[in-house]
Parts: sequence; C-alpha cells; structure tokens
Amino acid sequence: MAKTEGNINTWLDQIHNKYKTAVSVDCVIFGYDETGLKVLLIPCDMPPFENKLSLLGDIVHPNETTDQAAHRVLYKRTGLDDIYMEQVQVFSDLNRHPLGRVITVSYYSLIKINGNSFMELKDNHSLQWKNVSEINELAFDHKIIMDTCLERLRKNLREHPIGFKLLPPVFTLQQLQTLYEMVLGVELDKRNFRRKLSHLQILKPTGDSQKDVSHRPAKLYYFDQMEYEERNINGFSFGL
Amino acid sequence: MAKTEGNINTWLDQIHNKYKTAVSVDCVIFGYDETGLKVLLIPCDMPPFENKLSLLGDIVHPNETTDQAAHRVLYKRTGLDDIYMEQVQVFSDLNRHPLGRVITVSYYSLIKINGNSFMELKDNHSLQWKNVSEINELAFDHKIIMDTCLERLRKNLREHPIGFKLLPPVFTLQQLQTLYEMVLGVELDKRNFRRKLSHLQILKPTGDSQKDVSHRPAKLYYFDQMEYEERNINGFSFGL
DNA sequence: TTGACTTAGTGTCAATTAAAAAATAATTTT
DNA sequence: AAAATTATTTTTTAATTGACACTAAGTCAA
Repeated sequence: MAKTEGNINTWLDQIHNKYKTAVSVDCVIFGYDETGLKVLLIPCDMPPFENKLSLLGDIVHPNETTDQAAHRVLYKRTGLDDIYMEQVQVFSDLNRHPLGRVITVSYYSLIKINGNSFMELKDNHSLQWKNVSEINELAFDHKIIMDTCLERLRKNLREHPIGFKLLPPVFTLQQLQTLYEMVLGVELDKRNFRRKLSHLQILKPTGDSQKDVSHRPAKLYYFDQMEYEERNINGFSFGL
Repeated sequence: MAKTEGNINTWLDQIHNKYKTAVSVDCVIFGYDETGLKVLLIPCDMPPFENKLSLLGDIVHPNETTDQAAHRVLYKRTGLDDIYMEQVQVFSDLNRHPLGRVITVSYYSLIKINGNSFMELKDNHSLQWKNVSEINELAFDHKIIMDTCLERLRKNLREHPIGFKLLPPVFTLQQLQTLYEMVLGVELDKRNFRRKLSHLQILKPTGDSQKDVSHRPAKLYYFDQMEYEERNINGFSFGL
C-alpha cells in the first residue's frame, strides 16, 4: 500500500521513531437485564491497576481499521459478531497509560445478555458483568471513557431505535419501557409511552403472549427493522 | 511519564516496532459569508494528490493530546486560538494514506471569516476558502472526512447555539436566518424563526442598527453566552 | 368455582407548542 | 412627498404533549 521509494519510507520511519505512539481500542460493552444496565469488565493485570477492573480493549493491528479492531476484541471475548457498535471518542491524555503513549479510540456496543451462551463458550471465566450504577472506579481512564459512552448511549436511545438491541428479539411493552426508564434514569408515563410507540409504528405484535407468568400475560412484540428503514424515519424522540 | 523499567520499555518498543502507526489530526475549518459555507483548504504536495486540495492537518506530537494538536494546526495556519472545535471521528482505512499507516482524528471548527485579518498576518498565501457546495474531490479521504464533519455540524446547529460562531460578534436576525438556511439547506419561515429565537432569550439587542444600507436598517444583536449558560438550557431545536 | 390478586391495557381533556398567514412601521431613494 | 424596500409584530389554527384512573385478563388458592 505504501510507495516503496527509499526517501519516502525514510519519512515514515522518521515519524514512527520520533512520534512513537500506540493506538488501541476500548469497548464499553453494554448489556441489560431486569436489574439494570451492565458493562462487561475484566480484571486488569497491569501495574498500578492490579486490583481494578478494566474495559475490554487491545492494540490496533497493522492490518485492520479501528472499527475492525473493536469488533475483533468483542468477538474474541464473547464469540458474538454482527453486533451494534458505535465509535464514540478518542482519548489521548499524555498520562492515560502508565507504559507510555497510547491513544485509544472508544466504542460502545449493545448486546443481549439473555439468550446468548457466550459466557460458557469462551474462555471467559474472568469476565464479569457489573452494574453501571455500581462502578465507581476502573483501571486507566476507563471510568471516564465509560461515562462518556454512557452519555452517548443515552442520547442515541432518545433519538434512535436502538433500545431493542439490549432486549431479546421478542419483548413486552413493559420490558421496553422499563429499559428506557433504567437506562435514562427517568420515569415514563405508561400510556404516553405506548401512544408514542404506536404512533411510530415500528413495533409489530408477534401474536403470542407471555407464558408462565402468574398474572395476565402481556402481548409480545418485535422491532421491524425493515419497515423502519423503508419508512425513512430520521430518528425520533421520547421527549425526556 | 512512562515507567522506565527495562522490560516494560521493551513491551512498548515491541508495540511500536510491530504496529507501526502514525496518528494525525485533520481539521475541517468552516467559515461563512453571504455566499455560503466554506472550508479552508491548502494545496496538497504529496503524490499522487499533487493537484488536489486537502484539509489542514498534521501528525500528533508526542507531548500533546489530539485536541491540542488540532488547536496547534489551527493556530499555526490562522493565528487564531480560542476557537470552537469538536472532535468528530477517527478514520483508519488501511489505504487512506499513500505512505503507510496513518490513523487520523478529524475535527471541525467554526471561525468568522469577516473581521479576522489572519489571511494577511500569517504565511497563508496558499490557503484558500472554498465553498462547500463546490468541493467535489479532495486529497486522501478528505472529502469523506469533510462530509462527515458537515453532517455533524448540521446536527449540532439544530441542537446547540453554535451558529453565532460563524457570524461577526454582532449581526442581524436576517443574517442569522440566512446562515441557518444555507448551512442546513432548508427554507425557514421568517416569522417563526424570530419567534423561536425570542422565546429562547439568548440574543440581546446591542441598541445599534445597520449602517449604510439603502433600506430600513435592521437591528443588531449579539449572542449572550453567559446568560445561555446560566439558564442551563440543554440545547434547543430549530425544528428542521 | 369463586374470589382475591397481579399486571396488562386503554381514552379524554387541558395545556403547551408549533405552524401558517397579513398588516404595519421605519428608512432610503427618487 | 410618494414609492420602494425591508423589518417587525400579532392572531388564528392545528398538532403535540402531559396529566390522570379505571377496566380487562389471567393466575392462584381457598
């Protein structure tokens, strides 16, 4: 890919020698269950953060984009691909990494905790889900990265139909509302929430209902991605 | 800043040698006048882009963050600091740079074309403002970078009071409306535009009016940043 | 099987906000 | 002083949002 004339390679070598910089990705992997929003973390083994947890990340390889690196990290740890992922922000403070200059690109992704068996399948004994509200500190600047990604997630949740990516393929309206309330930290009016959703026309009933609940079962819905894209909706708002 | 134990430096050296990657910043510097939205460009002297224009950018130095690098680039070229700037996105395609692996962090910034004499002050004979609508191709992947930044600018223009940063400190309501119409590519109703703005209460009249116009002079306003922040408005919307 | 319990699901009205549209006032030029 | 140009204000109407309470459906246990 690079021109291989001597003086040009020299220029690039000069850059590399003079501006020694490593580039990494860090993934804020959000999951959700009825107890709240969670992030997938791993114990850090690098001094001085031996007792801290850290986000999942890695150095960006020479033959991949940062997006590919982020997907690689996610796949290696969870066995999941085809996952929603969004680049958020670069963090490049000079002292953010104890070993030297490491510039990191942060991503967040949304995965369904229930219905995925990756916790068993992969070499993941050290991975753990931690409730967002219980995370007070992390290794490196990962707490700041997580908070930044959480803010971005909240903003996107208000404007785009991504909440479904944290739920099973089929869900009840109550589950969806609870997700919004938990992630955004607000209370929503049940009737207004349903009116807004039915007006958007992006949810389709499956025809089935909940089973094995000791009360009136709720109808099940799924998100119709195709119809959403056809109708060319440029985002929406859940109005706080 | 880095721990200086031998084996640790070895690790970092390995990274540097194995994953040789340069990091740069590219700035999409937006300016505005009555003919439309413009971007500040410079001729590219690197093969195979000798006849193309490119964005302003540079390698990130070892002793600065990417934000600082972007501000440095802007200051060096225009003599301006204290400029609104926003990080947008990382571009890391493998073939984006002909000399090898260069990952770039893109920024956009908003400056006032009129009332700044930087074009005279600095070594800027080769810099040129180019109308956004007339830019069909640029060196490297800079066209894609510009388009991405333009989309981000438009989104922010709808949600935050940043339009003023493209206008002189004092301006008429008509000027402001025209700016919105030109940047967003929409027509706005004059009466509704004014009502919306007056309801936001972020513009203050200077008491003065236009001079040297051959018709009724319009009143001049300025944006009251202090009051905006005090009133703690979390963005607004110009509703398309 | 009936009654108590639990969660699902539904509609109206008031208030606010957004949209559309027309007339008047200020200033310069002729 | 009359005409032309542009600035500014107000009213009416439609759409959206927010507040609010009861009935329906199904389970479980007596």
